[in-house]
Amino acid sequence: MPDGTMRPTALRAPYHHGGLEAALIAAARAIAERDGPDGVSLRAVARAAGVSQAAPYHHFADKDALLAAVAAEGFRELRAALLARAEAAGGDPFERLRALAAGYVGFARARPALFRLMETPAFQRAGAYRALDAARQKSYLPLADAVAECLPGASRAKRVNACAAVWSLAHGMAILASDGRLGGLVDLSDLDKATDALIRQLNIAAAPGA
Amino acid sequence: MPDGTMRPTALRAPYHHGGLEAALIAAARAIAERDGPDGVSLRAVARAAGVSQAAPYHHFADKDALLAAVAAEGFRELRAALLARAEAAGGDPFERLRALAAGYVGFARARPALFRLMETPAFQRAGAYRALDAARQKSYLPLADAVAECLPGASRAKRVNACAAVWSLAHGMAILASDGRLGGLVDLSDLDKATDALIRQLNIAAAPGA
DNA sequence: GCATGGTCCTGACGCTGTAAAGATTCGGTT
DNA sequence: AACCGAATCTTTACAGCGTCAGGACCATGC
Repeated sequence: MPDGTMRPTALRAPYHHGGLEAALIAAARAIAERDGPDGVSLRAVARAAGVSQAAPYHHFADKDALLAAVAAEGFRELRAALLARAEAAGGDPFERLRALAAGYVGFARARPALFRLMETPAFQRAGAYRALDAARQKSYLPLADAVAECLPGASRAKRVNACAAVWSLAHGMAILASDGRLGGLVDLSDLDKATDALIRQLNIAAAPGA
Repeated sequence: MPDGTMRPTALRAPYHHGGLEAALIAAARAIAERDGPDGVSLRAVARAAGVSQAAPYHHFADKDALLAAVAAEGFRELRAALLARAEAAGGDPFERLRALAAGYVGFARARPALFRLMETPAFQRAGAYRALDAARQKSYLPLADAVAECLPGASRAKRVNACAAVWSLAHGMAILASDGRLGGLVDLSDLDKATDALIRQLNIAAAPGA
C-alpha cells in the first residue's frame, strides 16, 4: 500500500472509534491475562484497540484508572461466579459456605492474572475508585451472608470472627493456589475438594460429612 | 563549585565503593518501604547509593535480581522473627503455633511494603532465584513443624491438611491485615489477640483457653 | 613495573506515562 | 441547511525508565 496518508475513506477506520472505552478495558484485560499485570502498557493497549497512545486519556484519568476498571469487571464476574455456586449448592447454609469458598479459590486459580490485578494494592486504597470499591464490596457479601446463616444464634462478635476466619482462609488459599504454591500440600487438580477439606477445619458449623 | 572535574581527591568519593552490593540492597529496601515496590527504580537506587545508573549491573543481573535479594533478606528476617516468637511461647505446641501465626501476621502488618515485595509473583517462579527460594522455604518451616507437633498421632494426610489450613489462614490474614482490609472485622490494634481468635477456630488441637 | 580483571562512568537506545495543541466528527440550535 | 460547542482522536514532545556498549579507573598478583 504505497499511499499511506490517503487511504480510501471506506477502508480507513472511522475517526471516532465508537466503543473505545469498552475496547480498552477488553484489550487491557487480554494483555494482563497474557503477560501479567506489569506487562500492561497504556501504549500497547491503545495499539491493540487501534487508536493513538493518547486516546485512552479521554476515557480514563490515567493508567491506574483503566486497570481499576478491569479490576472492577473482575469483581463483578467474581460475584456472579459466587452467586451461581451458591445457587447450585442448595439450601444448607454450611454447604453453601463451602461452595462459596471453593468458588472463590477456583476463580483465583482459573484467572490468576486477573485475580492478581484485583489484589493490586494500589487499588485497595478505599475511595480512590468508587466503582471498584462498590464492585469489590458487593463481591464479598455472599460469603458474609453465608457465614451469618451458618451461625443463626451466635453473638455478633462470634459471627464477625467466623467471617474473618473464612475470608482469611479462602483468601489465603486463593492466593497460594493461584500462584501454584499450595501444590506441595494439597491436590490442585481437585481444588473444590481441597477447599472443602480446609473449610471443614473451621469451627463454623458441625460439619456433617466426615 | 566552579571546578567540577578536578575536585580534590580527599573530598571525592572513592572510585570503588567498597560495599556497593549491600548498599544497593539497603537503598532498594528503603525506597520500597517508603514508596512501595513499584516506586523502586534502579536509577533511584543507584542515586541513593551514590553511584551511576549502570553500576548495579556489576552486582545484579537486572532489576528483578536486586529486588529478589531484598525479598530474600525479608524472608530471613521473617524466619528470625518467627523463631523468636516460638522461643518465647514456651513448650506447648499449640501455644507455639498460635505465636507463630501471630508473628507471621504481625510481620506483614509491621512491614507491609516489604511483605508485599516478598509476595511479588515474579519471584514466586521457583528456580529463578535460588537464594530467594532457599530463604523462603526456610521461613515456612517453623510453622509446618509446629503444626506437626500439634498432631503427633495423626496421619500424614491430616497433618498436611492442617498445615495447609494454618498457612492459608495466616497468609490470608497477613495480606488482608497488611492492607488494612481486615479493619472492619477485627481489631487491628491488637493483632495478636485477633490472630489468636482466628487460629482457635481451626480444629488443630483442643484449644484450652476459651 | 606491568598486565589482568574487577569496579565504575558516560552516553545511548527504545520503551514508558502523560501533557499540550491541533484535527476531526457528532449533536443540538438556530 | 448552516453553524457552533463539545466530545473524540492525532501528533508531537518531554522526562524517566531498564539496559547495553565502550571506555576510564584502580587493586591485585606476577
